[in-house]
Amino acid sequence: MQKTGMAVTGDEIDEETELAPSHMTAATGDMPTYQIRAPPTALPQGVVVAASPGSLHSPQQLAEEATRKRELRLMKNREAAKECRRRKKEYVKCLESRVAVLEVQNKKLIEELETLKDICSPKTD
DNA sequence: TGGGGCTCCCGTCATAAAGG
DNA sequence: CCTTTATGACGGGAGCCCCA
Repeated sequence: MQKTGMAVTGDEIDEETELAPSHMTAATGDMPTYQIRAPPTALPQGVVVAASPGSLHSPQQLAEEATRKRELRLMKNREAAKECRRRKKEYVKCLESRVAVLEVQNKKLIEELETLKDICSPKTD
């Protein structure tokens, strides 16, 4: 298992392409969401689709069906959690690089301001 | 070198929100 | 109203680093 420190890259960011958690509602203003409704996906490998519930009778069969449903739900949620974390990581990375870009931009503006101040300030002699 | 702290990743549960 | 999906919260395992 690899562990790498978060490196802020100087990658360029597409303005307004960031995604924000849909949970964080209006408070964040125009932050777009990073939640993307997944299209109906095919069942991951290993999932056995049982016969229709209509054909079940005995308590044992019902219990098996319940167990199967639970396992299916857990598996789907497991995948959903992975995907969710992946998106969130990407989102955070995106924010971090944006911060880096804005910091550089800010520094440049401050320098420019200082230059202009120098130029415009009345000569005190 | 053993142990504690830190960080990362994972699985599960609870729940809000969306959709039918 | 019920089901499904996304996500926050929580707890646990594992790797890495540092220190006594």
